[in-house]
Amino acid sequence: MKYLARSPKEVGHAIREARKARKLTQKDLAIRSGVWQETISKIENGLSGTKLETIFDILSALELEVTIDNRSKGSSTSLEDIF
Amino acid sequence: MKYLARSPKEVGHAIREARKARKLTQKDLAIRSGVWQETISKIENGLSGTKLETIFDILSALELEVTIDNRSKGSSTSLEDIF
DNA sequence: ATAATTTATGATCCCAAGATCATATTGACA
DNA sequence: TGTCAATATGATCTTGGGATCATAAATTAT
Repeated sequence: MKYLARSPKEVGHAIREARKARKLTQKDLAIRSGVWQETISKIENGLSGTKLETIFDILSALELEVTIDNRSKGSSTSLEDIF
Repeated sequence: MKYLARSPKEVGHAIREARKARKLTQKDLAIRSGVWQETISKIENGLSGTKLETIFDILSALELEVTIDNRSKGSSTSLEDIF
């Protein structure tokens, strides 16, 4: 599955989905990522802003990668239109 | 352009590239994103871990989006092989 | 329903991120 | 080369993230 994340909260959601898809408990993920289970819980529920570093630790443990790309075209005015 | 980011440092790099591609100064980006120029400088140079929130503020100002996906196949052992 | 596992919460401590201001360094360019 | 814009660095202060431990609540299994 592929997740488009527009906010830290959505990143947390993606993490939860991916973790479940891999049938890992928060504890399992905690061990594999070096991030505490309590912290993972908070991140998955969007209860904490998070450090990027921590997110990468988790994503890496889930074998997920991050792609940064231009916002999918369509709708609204782009920077090019403005400048 | 599309950036694969494996670490906070690479995110910073992607941000710098995208900012330049849009011909914006750090100051411009600071104004548009609400993040301080000094902070942007540090992030672009990987001199600071960063909060996810801040990253999204910046990416959003650059009209970039984040996709989280399974690590591109190939090489190494996957979780499925292990469990 | 009860026991066991998983997830959520709550508190404390430490440390680092970011705001903010000042200034140094670098880069463009007339 | 001297000036102006852009970027980097450095210090202080505040706030919040995450480690850590304890435990509550919810979920799953028996």
